[in-house]
Parts: sequence; structure tokens; C-alpha cells
Amino acid sequence: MAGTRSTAGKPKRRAPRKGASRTRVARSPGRPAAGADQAQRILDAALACYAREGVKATSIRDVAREAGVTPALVHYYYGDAERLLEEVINARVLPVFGAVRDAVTRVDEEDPGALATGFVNAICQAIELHPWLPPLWVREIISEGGALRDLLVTRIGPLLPQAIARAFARAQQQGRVNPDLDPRLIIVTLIGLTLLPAAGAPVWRRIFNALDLDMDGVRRHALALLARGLEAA
Amino acid sequence: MAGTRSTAGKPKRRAPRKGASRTRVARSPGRPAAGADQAQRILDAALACYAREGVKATSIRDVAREAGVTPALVHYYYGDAERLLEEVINARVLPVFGAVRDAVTRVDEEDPGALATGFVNAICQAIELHPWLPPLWVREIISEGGALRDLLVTRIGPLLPQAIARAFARAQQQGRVNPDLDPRLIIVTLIGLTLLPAAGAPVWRRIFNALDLDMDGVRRHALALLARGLEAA
Amino acid sequence: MAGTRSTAGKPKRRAPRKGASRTRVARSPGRPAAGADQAQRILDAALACYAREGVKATSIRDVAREAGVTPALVHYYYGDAERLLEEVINARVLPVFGAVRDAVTRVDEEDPGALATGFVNAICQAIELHPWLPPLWVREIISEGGALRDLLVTRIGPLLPQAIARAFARAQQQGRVNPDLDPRLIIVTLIGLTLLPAAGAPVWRRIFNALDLDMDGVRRHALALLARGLEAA
Amino acid sequence: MAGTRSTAGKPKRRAPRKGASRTRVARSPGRPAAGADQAQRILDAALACYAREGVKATSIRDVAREAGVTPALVHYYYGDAERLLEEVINARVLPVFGAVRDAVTRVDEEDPGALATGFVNAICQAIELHPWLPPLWVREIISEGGALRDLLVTRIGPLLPQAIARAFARAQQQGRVNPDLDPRLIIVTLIGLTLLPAAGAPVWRRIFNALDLDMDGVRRHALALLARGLEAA
DNA sequence: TATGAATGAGTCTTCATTCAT
DNA sequence: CATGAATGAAGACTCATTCAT
Repeated sequence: MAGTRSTAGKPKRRAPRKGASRTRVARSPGRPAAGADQAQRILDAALACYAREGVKATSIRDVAREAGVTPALVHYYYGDAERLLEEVINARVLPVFGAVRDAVTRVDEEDPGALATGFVNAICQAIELHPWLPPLWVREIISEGGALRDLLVTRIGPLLPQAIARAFARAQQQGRVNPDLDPRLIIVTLIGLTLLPAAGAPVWRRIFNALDLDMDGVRRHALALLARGLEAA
Repeated sequence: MAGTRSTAGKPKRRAPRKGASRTRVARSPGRPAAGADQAQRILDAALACYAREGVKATSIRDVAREAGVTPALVHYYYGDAERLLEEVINARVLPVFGAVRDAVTRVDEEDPGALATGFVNAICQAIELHPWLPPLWVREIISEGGALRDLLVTRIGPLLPQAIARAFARAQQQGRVNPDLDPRLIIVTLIGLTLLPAAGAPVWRRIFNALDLDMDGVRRHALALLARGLEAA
Repeated sequence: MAGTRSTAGKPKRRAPRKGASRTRVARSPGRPAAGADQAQRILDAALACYAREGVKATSIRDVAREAGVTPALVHYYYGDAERLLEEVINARVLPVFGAVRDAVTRVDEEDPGALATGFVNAICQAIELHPWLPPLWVREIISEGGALRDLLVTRIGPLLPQAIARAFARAQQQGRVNPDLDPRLIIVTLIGLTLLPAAGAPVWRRIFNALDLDMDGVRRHALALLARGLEAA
Repeated sequence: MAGTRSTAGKPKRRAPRKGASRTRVARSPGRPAAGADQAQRILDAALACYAREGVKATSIRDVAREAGVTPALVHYYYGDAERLLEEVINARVLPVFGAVRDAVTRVDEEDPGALATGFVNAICQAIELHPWLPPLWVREIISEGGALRDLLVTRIGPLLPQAIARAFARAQQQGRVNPDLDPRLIIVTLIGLTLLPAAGAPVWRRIFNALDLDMDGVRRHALALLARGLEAA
């Protein structure tokens, strides 16, 4: 009979409860206190799923399965697929871009070649440390409707891309850079020569039946192309 | 009761589901004879959804909504999300790559510069004709787990990429190409200089607040970089 | 593996989909076309559950169980617990109050006794026709937080209660009604003498071990009390 | 693992659940010795939720939220939604009815007018002391399926209602009371003239746009109606 | 005494799919 | 050719409950 049904799953009905979203116990604000390495494992699992399946196609169940926990626990820690994504971004993704930016800003801004080389090296290093980076980038940042596009526009873009574009524009005006290039597309090019090959590596390996297509080869190829492609004369 | 079949609620895609396959009435082979511009509309809608949301994240309902028909009709025509995807590939995607390949093969294979230029021009033309091409490419072909990866490996790869790699390898041995490049990564580079910027254009426009970042600019930038980057001296 | 999970339950993720609420197929607007007596059965079941368990405590599953259909079908027809409630109100509840109002407005407004008698008789008749009326009234209209309170305030209140209050205020000023009464509380009293006893009948029967406590007894008791209680002298 | 017990996700209330009953540490009997104003706070919170949302629609989480404690603590103290309800009844609800009964039994039982007046005054006083009383009464005692119905039948009914009914029956036989009334419905009427208006006050205030509709007005209206309505001549 | 972690179960909602029409 | 009705399955989210601390 009715009246026996559990309260679970449907708060009560009607109780707007919208405001109270954020499960009371949810940990999302501060990093999950202590002993909760589960929380870390969940973040890693989410990242893996995002990279493999795409953010939109990743269900909380997928993440739970990948992490070896129950879906309820994912919800316990991060409350919501949306908040889980936010946490992944803040705790995993942004730090990596921060590191790349730091590495690049240590380079002489007036030397466009050094700038490009610095970026390529930094991003290739990041890629080797974080295999999820290339797939996540091409799928969720570059792609239309990507779940992380705003991230690039609001939080990454203002840092590196604009700085690089400005540096190249200056150098170009001073005749130190290939005048037919569009300074704004330099950063796009740098990504197209590093993150894109990295993301596509598995396919290209199969197509060329070449197991030796590794990140170091990609790096050298990119640097070789840029060395001549960027220069003025 | 209705709905006694077992495949209901089935996974997004990929579920083998060998048994109940192929709806009795399903039309998948030739385009349905009459009154079936519906069928075309559905294919277009699917393509739009794939490009916008990703193949895995596109439900049959999404396609139906986009096409302005009932989900039942989509099922009636294509039976299955998997078969719908196949039809989209065969009827829409492959022809475009065929056209690009045809354009490129009309070029002198022994001139690496012409080859690169030919590819860039052909792909840029295809992009302008088919706005779904860049997003679909970066998300479903380049990306790990992309739904169209096999397509590249089995049906596109053997054609153009391998031919281009061979041509550049030959030219490189003859000293006519920058010796520090990896011939196999040339095609990757070409894509990274065209399809990737095209896919990312909306974001870059926002980041640089530049509405003038169009495909023609991308093309010129790519050709400028390649002109010097590829040459030997 | 991930990526195999059904799309169900979680549209895609993130796809706001808020606007698109109203299931495309949902029937809520027009009465469900034809042959859909299921839709009627569901409304009846919902009403029964509301009366028995309360609106807030009624789950869509309860309704489905009561109606002998699947929860998914309830959702198919009415999309949402909220919309189901709306439909029940519009298709079942409001018509009853309309009938009561019509009956009362046929009475001479200048005769307060006739007005009270008319209301008592009309509401008692409605109660006998619609057993769900008393429980629904006391629980969802009178009670704090009742799900139908707004209904009374916005759609029923302006009709009968205010008219009755005005009529009694006039008659009281003319010395034709007990001067110590509050005209606005007359309608409250009328309800307290009819709907409340009706709702409580089962308990009172058990307390007094009296199976003969029926609506007709309630009606006569109410009229007897009002006959003297309302009059002036 | 944690959570291997079987009662999880159990129905709102009423689930027999004889087996796993009574949490090992549960405190249900005497009030927990020390530091346990928490326990009191929880009872108050439960009462507030019951009045606001209804007993069936009140989850242990709601109570915890309202009390500002963890759900686990509520469970720690009262183990179970069912037992929590019992405690609320014993510690909060029954004493109030006891007080009303005491007040009424101090009146001359042979004077029906005094009896009615005494009840009205006593209940109105109780209402002003305990705002949760009217909603709880109409929703959980009067209403079909109300969670406190048994309470009325087994523990309150035998006291006051039956005594009042007997007193009025006697007086009626002696010609001292309106002969057309049903003595058993007197108590129902008394409630309909006090608790019901009190419960509905918020709505009626909005309908009549009258902020001056207070308990004292309700009391006077009730007494005025009863004074004439009950008398014999 | 009190709570964070963890989980099974239950509800809502959506989806793919079938079938009768 | 096309669709409304109907359903099983799956996913999201919430809940009650336990347990270790």
C-alpha cells in the first residue's frame, strides 16, 4: 500500500528543497577532511572517465564504478555531477595549467622563439605527467559544447594565450617574426602541434603501425617546424 | 503488454545487443523510397547533435527533437542509435573525406609543398561547406574513445595520411624537406593547423575578442607557417 | 565499462533541459486524446492517494500502484508530480467547488438563513458524491503547508467565502443576525460543521462506537445549531 | 562494510521492521541523562516539522535539519522515525490534552453551557501556548490516515469526548439543550469552532485580507454561536 | 556523547524500444 | 508511413541506518 513507501529518493514532494541542494554532509567546499582518500580516488576516477568518455557522457555511476565505490558515496562527497566536475577542475585541472603558465612566464618574453619553445616543452612535460590532459583538452575545451570551454575563456585564456599573442605581435612589428602569421593563432598552433598530436597518438600509431610515435618525437617535430616556421627571414 | 522486449533502456551506444537487432521494418539500407525527406532530416539532425553534444551523449530523443519528429520515427527508420550512426557516417561523413582525398590526389605527389597546400586548401573548403566537420573530427576522431576512431583507422587513414607520409619521407630523403620533421606527423600537423583552429574558433574569438578570426585567416596562417617550416634549407 | 551506461535518468548531464521539462509526449495540456482512459484512472488514483496519505506524502509510485499502471506511465501522461497535482485540481477538484458555488448562488442572498442552509446542503451533497473531498479539504486546504492552500486563496476564496461574509455583514447591520458573530467566520463555521465532521467521521464512529453517524446526521446537527445560533433575537 | 543492516531505505513510517528494531544505543525510554537538551531540541524540531509538513512527510533528515544536528544523532537518540513519533506524542502532545481535560473537568458537568464554554476557553488557551496544536490536530488526528488517529481513539477519546457527549445527552433528555442536536457531535462542533479556525487562520486572513482575525475573535465567535445554538428554547 | 564515512534501497525521471493502429 | 501508448531498465539523487572512532 501507499504510505509505506520509503521517503528516500523523493524528498517529500513539492518541498522545493532547491535551495538546500548541497547535501548537508557533502564535502565539496573544503577538501574532504582527513582519512578520506576515497574522495581523492573519486576525483581521479572522474578525470579518467572524462578523458575517456567525455564529460557529458560520464555518469556518476561510471565514476563510482571506476573508483570502486558506490554511486551514493560519490554523491556523498560531491553531491552532484555538476559539483563533482567543479571539484575536478579546481583540484586537478587548474593546477596543471597553472604549472604550465609558471614555466612559460619564467622565459624571456621578448624572445618569441624561446617563448614557443618554453610552451612546447612545458606542455609536453605536463602531458607526460597527466595523460588525461590531451583528451580532456581536445574534447572539452576545444570542442563545441565542451564542458570546460568557459574554463579556457574565463580562467586560462586571460593568462597565457593573450600574453603570448601580445609578445608575438610585438616581435612581429619589430620584424623578428614571420610577418605572414597571425599572432593570435600562434597559441592555437602551439596547441595543434602538441596537445592535438598527443590526443591522437593512439590512432596515428595504429595508422602508421608505429609504436615509436611518442611525446618526445612530437616535441622534436613541433620544435623543428616552429624553429623555421616562426622566423622572419 | 507492450514493451516485453529485452533491449529497452539500453546503454547509450555500443551495447552489442546482437539478438534483437534490426527492427522488423527498419529501413537502414537504401534511403527509404518515398515521403522520406524525413529520413534526410533525421540524418542532418543527428549530425548536428553529434557535433554539438558528442556522439555518445546524443540520444535518439535528442535527434528526434532536433529533427522535429517522434522518437518512434527515428527508431522506425534507423532502428537503433548504432545503425543511425552508421548511416550518418556512410551518407554524410565519408563523402566529405572522399572529396578531400580526391582534391589532394589531383596534386603532384612529388612536390611536398604543393601537397601540403593542397590539403590545407581542400580541408578548409570542406570546413566551410560542412560546419559539423571540425567538432566531429576533434571530438570523435581525434579524441580517445571517439566514436569515429575506427573510421579513421580503417577507412580514411589508409588513403590520405599514409600517402602523405610516404611522399614526405621520400622528399625528405632527397633533401627537399626540413630534415628534423617526422614525415608521419606532417598530416597530424596539417590537421592541427586547420581542423583544430576551426573547431576552436568560437573560443578563440571570445578570448581575443576578435570577430575577424575566420577560416581564411586560419588558412593563410597555416600556409605561412608551413611554407617556411617544411622547407629544407 | 563506462560509456555503456544508459542515457536514461540523467539526460546527458548538464544539458539544462530545464525549459524542455514537459515531456514531449506528455499529455497534460489537452485531455489525453482518446482511448486513454488510463489517464482518467490515474487521476482518480491520485485523488485517492492524496485523500488517504496527503499530497506531499504521495509518491508517483503510490499513484501508479493505486491505478494499476507503471510509474513510467504516470510520468508519460502527467510528466511530473507537480503537473499531476495540477491536473487533478483542474479536472477533479475545481469542478466540485464550482458546483457548490452554483448551488449556493441560486439562493436568495439577502436571507442569511437560506444562505447557510444552502451551503450546508450543497456541501453535504458534494461530500456524499466525492468521498475524497473532506480529507483533502482538511489536510491540504486548511492545514498549514497544505498543498492546495493557494487554490483556496486564489480561486475559491474570492467566490463564495467573500460573498457569504458580505451577505452576513449586511444582514447583521440590519439586525437580522446574531450581533456577536464575526461575519467572516461564518464560512469557517459552516465548514467546521460539515467538512470537518465528515473528515473525522471514521474516528468519531470508533470513539462513540456508533455506526449511525452519517452525513445526514451531520447535516441535521449543523442546521439545528445554525438555525438558532445565527438568528438575532 | 558499513551499512549491512537490512532496514535501510525503509519506508517513511509504519514499516513493521520488527527484527532490527531498537538501535543498540537508542535512548528512547527516559530522557538521556546529560548534555541532552539536544534531545529536547530534537523533539521540538520534530513537532515543528510534523505541524508544517505532516508526519508522514517528515523525514529524519528534516528533523535533524530543523534541530541543527546530524541525522545520525536523531537516530542515536530515537532510533527510528516511528519511535521518534512516539516520544513526541508522549512528551509533548499528550500533556497538552491532559491539561485541557483537567481544565474542563473542573467545570460543573451538569451545566452544558459551562462545559462548552470551559472547553472552548481551555482549548483556545492551549492553542495560544502551542502553535503546533491546530495543524497537528487537523492533519494527523482528524484526517483520514492521520498518524495520530489512534491516539485520539485510544487515549484522548475515552476521556473528554465521551464525557461531554454523555453530559449533553443527559441535559438534552432533561430539556435543557436544543433537542435537534446530536450530543455526540457536540464535541466535533466544539473542535470545528476552535481548532479548525485556528488551523485555517492564515488562509482566512489572506482571503479576507484581515490581520485582526486572531484567536480571541475566534473564541468570542464560537461562544456567541454556541450560546444560542445549544440552548433549548 | 556525537559524528563522519559509507551503503543498500527506494523514488523520480528519462530513455529506447515495441506494438497496435 | 507514422505515431500514441506503454513499459523495463537505468541513472540521479536522497534517505535511513550502521559502524568505527
